[in-house]
Amino acid sequence: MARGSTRPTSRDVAQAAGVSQAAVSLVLGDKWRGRVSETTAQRVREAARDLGYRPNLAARNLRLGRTRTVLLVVPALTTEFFAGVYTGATRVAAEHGFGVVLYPSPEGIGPAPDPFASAQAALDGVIASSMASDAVTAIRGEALPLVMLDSDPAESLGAATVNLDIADGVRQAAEHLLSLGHRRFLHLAADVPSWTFEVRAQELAARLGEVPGTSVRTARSPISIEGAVAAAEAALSGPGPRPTAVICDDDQLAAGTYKAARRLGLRVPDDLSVTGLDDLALATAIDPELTTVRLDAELFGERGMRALLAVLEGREPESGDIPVRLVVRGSTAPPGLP
Amino acid sequence: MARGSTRPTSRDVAQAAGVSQAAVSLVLGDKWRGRVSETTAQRVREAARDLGYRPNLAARNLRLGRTRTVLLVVPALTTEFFAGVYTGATRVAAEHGFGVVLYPSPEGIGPAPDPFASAQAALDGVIASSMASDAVTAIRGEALPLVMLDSDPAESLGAATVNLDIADGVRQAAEHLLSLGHRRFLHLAADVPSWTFEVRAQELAARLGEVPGTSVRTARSPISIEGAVAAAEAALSGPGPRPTAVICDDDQLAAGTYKAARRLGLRVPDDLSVTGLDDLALATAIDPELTTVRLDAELFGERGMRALLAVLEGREPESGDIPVRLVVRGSTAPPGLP
DNA sequence: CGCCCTAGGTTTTACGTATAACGTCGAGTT
DNA sequence: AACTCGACGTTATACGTAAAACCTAGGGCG
Repeated sequence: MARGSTRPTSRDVAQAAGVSQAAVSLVLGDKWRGRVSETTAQRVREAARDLGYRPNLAARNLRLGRTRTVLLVVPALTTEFFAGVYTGATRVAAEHGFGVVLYPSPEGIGPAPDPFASAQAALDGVIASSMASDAVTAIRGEALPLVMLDSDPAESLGAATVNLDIADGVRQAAEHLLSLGHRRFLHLAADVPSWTFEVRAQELAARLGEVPGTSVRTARSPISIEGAVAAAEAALSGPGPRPTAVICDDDQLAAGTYKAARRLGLRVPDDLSVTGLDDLALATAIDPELTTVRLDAELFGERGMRALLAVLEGREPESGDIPVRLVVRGSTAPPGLP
Repeated sequence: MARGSTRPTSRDVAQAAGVSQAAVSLVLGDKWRGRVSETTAQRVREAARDLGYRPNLAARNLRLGRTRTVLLVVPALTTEFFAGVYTGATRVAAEHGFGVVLYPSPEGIGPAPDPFASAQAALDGVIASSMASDAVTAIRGEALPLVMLDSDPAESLGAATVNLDIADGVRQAAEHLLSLGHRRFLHLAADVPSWTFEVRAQELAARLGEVPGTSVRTARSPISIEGAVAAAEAALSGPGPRPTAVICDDDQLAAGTYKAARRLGLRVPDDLSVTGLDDLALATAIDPELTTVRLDAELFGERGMRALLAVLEGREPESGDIPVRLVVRGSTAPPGLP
């Protein structure tokens, strides 16, 4: 209270408690067993509370040479999925005294501003989605501990990876549609260069290639409902026999497919089966409810954070992909007669 | 490169360029006009680039006593709305060399962990949504510059406020439905104690109270599609004449109302008109497309950040609510015959 | 010629914390 | 009685940066 309204420092606390600044640091840092008497420790804690003392993070970070802060790089935050990843990562981080700073890679074209400059924080490590490719290359330069999300394990040299078992999800969706009797497919693919989407296409080609008599058409769309409407409408009204089932790279594309079908006078699922991937809130809001592959975004974020903590502590990160599960709802049914 | 892999400091740059550490600081801080020769400055910049020098943020923050980092407190990040607010705030922040750290107030019950401890960052200021009420009270204790989003101007003592003109939005929705001929309303309200929702109820009561022959029933629901289905179904199948129009506190509640209507065999908009509020991607994904009040989340975030910057610089924040606009789509129509 | 001014730097200091290194004093040991 | 040793602290230092205060040499000027 003496001069101005500047925040109290550990020295102020020391003076109030009648001890040295070092003693305050020891007590508040919980390193005083056998170094400070219980009564003195008590006095220090009271003084700290009375003054409303909070340690200066900048000073602590400087002293310790670490910040307990990590950067989470995501492609954009406009959808629940990465919001969930952030939530999961933050939860685990908080349990270990870490904070998470977000860097949403700007969606538009144009060079991304420096992720580190704009994060405006000193960092101990980075978790990055492979979808934010431009930011990731910038990150590689800095020799920071790095965990990649949904990235090709073969290409993530040095960095640890945490992946959802997307391939299995796609396999489940394909299996489900095949068993219903579908043979003519449309793959509505996301128009984004990322391993997580390449895997979908590969797996689909692999599984359907094994079944004689199947055909698969591919269309590309930006990841948005509006974009998907146009792409799906074009693909479904193209020449040749119409596909009876559409496998979408994510739920937003599936929602767009619903609208395209409505415009073309097709009913879901009677005339057209549709599957999605993500299981956003959207999936149960639309009619009929969407058959989709459920991804546990929060678990994804948790595992990402755990992996980074392991790297920071020199341990080996937990390995193994995160399982996913097809949730069958009303958007899939046996095909009508050709 | 000398010892270990520790990051180069300004002193390393100084040595490489053959100058003092102070000169490096002056050059890189762009404060050297008339203090250092152009040729020397050039040498310093080259050395910094060659070594891959990045200033230590912790040290800078300690020295300057500020961090150019602000905290954004939101109720949760699961929906696009606050993702948009974050995006807008971040954009403006980046233009001014600021970073934004997010604190998503835990949704569940239970006391929120200390927002400041878990943010793990030294802060210059805070922007907080009034919906994260528990976190906000914690923040009030710290004498940090504060901007409140969608908060009662009468009660935000000291803090600057930035509000959407929600009252006007509700008025537009009511006006639209009245002009279509509706007289029996259901207000599906969010079960969250926040000024932004109180305002909706007040405005609705005020406007409909002026029109003789109108009636309005109120139901409360948690903010989620699933929760809204139950609340809307109960309210719509209650005793007395059925409302012909439902005004929902947000788009998710509207989506739930669609599902409730389907279960009750009611068609939207023929048997039931529905309006939302937010204009999420969801609004155009459902069938029929939702008539809703469009809120510009990114602009909201931008204005919030601008207000905080004004406070930090001792200026007066821009005043005036952010206008909103009713977007009429397919979910509203004249009521059928009683 | 003596003086000041300016360009072009350098030396020094402070920010607040954590911790290593260093007392000091009384009780117990030999 | 000299010595050790543990309990209870204190003093001193470093982290990397920004910037105030200081230095020095040469040129212009009265």
